[in-house]
Amino acid sequence: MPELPEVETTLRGISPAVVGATITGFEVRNTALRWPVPVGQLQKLTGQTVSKAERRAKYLLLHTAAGTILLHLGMSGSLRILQTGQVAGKHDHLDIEFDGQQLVRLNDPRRFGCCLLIQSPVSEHKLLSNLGPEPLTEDFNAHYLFSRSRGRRVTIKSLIMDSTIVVGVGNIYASESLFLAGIRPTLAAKRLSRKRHHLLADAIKHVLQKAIKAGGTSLSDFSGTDGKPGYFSQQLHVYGRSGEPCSTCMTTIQSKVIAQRNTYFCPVCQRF
DNA sequence: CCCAAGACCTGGCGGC
DNA sequence: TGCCGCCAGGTCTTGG
Repeated sequence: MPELPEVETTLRGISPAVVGATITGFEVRNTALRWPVPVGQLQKLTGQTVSKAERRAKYLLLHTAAGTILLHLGMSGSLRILQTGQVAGKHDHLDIEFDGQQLVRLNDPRRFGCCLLIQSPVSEHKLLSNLGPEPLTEDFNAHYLFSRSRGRRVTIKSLIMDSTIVVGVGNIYASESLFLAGIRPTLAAKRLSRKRHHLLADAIKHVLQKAIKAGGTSLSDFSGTDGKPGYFSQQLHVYGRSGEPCSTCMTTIQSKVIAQRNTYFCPVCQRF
């Protein structure tokens, strides 16, 4: 579920409920997420008010004067806003209660997500300190991408999925961006021309922006169904479409495993 | 430093 | 139906 657009949508969904609200408790039913949930540390935030909620890469950050809660949704996580007293279901691992009346509930079947507390400067935290720029900012552009691909033998697909290069490009949007830019995913990063870096940087921005709009629409009520990608799949050109005709040239879409992840492309539209 | 592969975990699906 | 193997939107960690 959580590609960058859904994390962004999640942020927008929880912000009205949590920013300015006071934490009145935590209920942790399962501490065994990707890293152990530090229950004792979190409890000390009780009584603190959330001053700001933001997204960095696919991390959600809830700031208080006494520390910052860092959440990640992994492959299968989601957050919901509920009234207190709602019975927890399977994989509802933890709640953060606000003002004694609402809670943010984390559900994550695969438990690749996490909930940690940061008390040092946030940008210096190990999980955040080596992250590349946000794709939708001006810091991420053709010139930057070109400079970071010099000497790199990895495929261009692996490069754009490397969070130290640029954050937020997951497996779906890597394939989609490369299709839009007309670039073969298997091409060595160092062999990409300047012109194609330009096309690629623009494609990444375009695809993510469009997806955020789609995600925002589909999840606007927020407690809605646990989202399968129904609303995305209409807009996907190549991802998950091997064997189907390319929407541009009707050639059969192919798939290939790159760095252990399935990758989709049109062999005609993406010649290089 | 760079790169590839392994690890974590559950659920849904197709095939027999 | 039931069981089995395979696959899945992430990313940190390890080993060469």
